[in-house]
Amino acid sequence: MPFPHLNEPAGTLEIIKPQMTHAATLPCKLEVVSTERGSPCSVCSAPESHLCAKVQEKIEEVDCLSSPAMLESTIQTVPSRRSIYHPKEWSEFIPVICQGWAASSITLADGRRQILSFVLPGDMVSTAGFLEPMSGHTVEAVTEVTYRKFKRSDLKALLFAHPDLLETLSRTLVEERLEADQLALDLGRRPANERIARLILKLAKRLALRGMMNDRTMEFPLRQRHIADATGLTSVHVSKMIGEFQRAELIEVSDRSLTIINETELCRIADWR
Amino acid sequence: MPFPHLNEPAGTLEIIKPQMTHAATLPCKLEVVSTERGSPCSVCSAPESHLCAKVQEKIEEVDCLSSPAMLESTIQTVPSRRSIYHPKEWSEFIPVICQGWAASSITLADGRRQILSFVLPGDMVSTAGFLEPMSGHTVEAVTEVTYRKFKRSDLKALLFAHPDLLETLSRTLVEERLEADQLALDLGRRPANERIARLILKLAKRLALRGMMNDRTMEFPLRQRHIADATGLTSVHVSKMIGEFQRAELIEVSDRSLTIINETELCRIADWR
DNA sequence: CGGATAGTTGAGTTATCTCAAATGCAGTGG
DNA sequence: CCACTGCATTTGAGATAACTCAACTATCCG
Repeated sequence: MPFPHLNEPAGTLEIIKPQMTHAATLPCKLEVVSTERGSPCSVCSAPESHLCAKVQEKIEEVDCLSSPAMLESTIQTVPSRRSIYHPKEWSEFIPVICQGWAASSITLADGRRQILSFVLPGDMVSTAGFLEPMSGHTVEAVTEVTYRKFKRSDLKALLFAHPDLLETLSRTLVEERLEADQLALDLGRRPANERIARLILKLAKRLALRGMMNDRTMEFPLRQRHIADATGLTSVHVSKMIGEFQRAELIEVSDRSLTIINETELCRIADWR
Repeated sequence: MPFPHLNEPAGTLEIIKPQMTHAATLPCKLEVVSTERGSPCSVCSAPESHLCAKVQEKIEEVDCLSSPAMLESTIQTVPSRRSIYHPKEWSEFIPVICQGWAASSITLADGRRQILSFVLPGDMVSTAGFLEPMSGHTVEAVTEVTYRKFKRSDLKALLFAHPDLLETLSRTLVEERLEADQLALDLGRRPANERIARLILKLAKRLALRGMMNDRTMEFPLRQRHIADATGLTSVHVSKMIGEFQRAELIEVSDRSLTIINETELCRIADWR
């Protein structure tokens, strides 16, 4: 039992039921991290092309027009290592990450675990779980995570009422599918150093999109076991590889942040593009 | 250049432009393999829940009503090892497999290759390629393959005109996404024998759905290099594993067909369910 | 302070790979 | 019909990437 306090009763969590009004007044009880990209949710810094943003737009639109109570949402904050979306749990909610990092994974009975993707601010937790709850997948907070829960039934209603949203959903699904295919390629056909280098570069790229890169430096809250579970390796081996990368002055890791020092060489190792 | 005659001019291929009328008279110039499941395409034996079947229904419906020339399709047959859907090719067509097996894969510049899925009769070649052509993926015939090409633009029009189809597409995408996730788990976290056993069981299950299992026996056209590329192993190692499976009397392979002898044990090895 | 969680490092093991050789089969061209 | 070439499969020997185990240290948290 590695995590004895999973799924603690909601009583210990901070819950708000925002009354839907307008972007500027969205009741996020949190500091604004970044609004520069014009993202409709004042909390998160997702690119506006995201499904998240589109849904948000639509919510506002619908809200302004007619059905003010249509989409309730709840904001929660959970500490790191807590599960957000648990397998057995029959979940009627769809979480969207506002702040922090999470990891979506499958765990087998014997403890083997594969992280399928990291979920960053603005990402919907498992687009694939939109229509039906996804059994077998777990989403776990890597850092402290603030997220927003929408009722699945509400979202579905919204979705089917607006075919263009359904199209956006399809596009997102396709995108994620292509990502999943790349992951399979990485796991099936690439050696350890390549996998790790690619993971780092992919994260850097995604963070850059969100304005979360500081030149070559990013917040890097992943533990080595996260990297291991994402790359299909053991954490011991990850440690050795990261050590090598640092000794070769490709990257520098310290104090939960990672700097890419020699991008060219890192890309070469990663067989990037 | 392993396949010097890829993308042969269409002149050498058998092309039909069926005038859309009714299921019974669908102009498939091919023997009927199986119609018992009521599948609308008289050629293939896909379960009727498939997107393929739904689209087909809709085509007929639409056709009966108004726009007879709306969806043209072309039937082609290619020999084994020929590519159906080539990466660089700007493909405006969506193929649907009528007969035979194909493999959808990604190939890297240095020749490493990962097969993402096998495409069986009734499967649309890459649902994910519905909206936009998928660059980077190749679909290659394993056996001789007969397929039907729809114009992407036509299909898209049909899709957006019928939101229920869009929903079916979404569901198919989700399903395939879950498959892709399982593949990542297999490749990242399971040993060779487990991967191979799972591949065999998965294929058996899919074939059974199509009525293509003969008790415990199935046609098995895969070469060991297909299995290797699908499981992230080398064909040498696959050979050894399959050899072990046979010596342990779990399966029997001969003459392009495979029989599951000890299903219980095979499931145990595969960590099935 | 004690107890969990992380990270590092070394030694030895093993699953899988690479290379190579031998065989069989299918297709091709002469 | 036969030689020939290319592909698939099997098998063995040896190499190696990644794993397991274990010990040690550092860090964080109550």
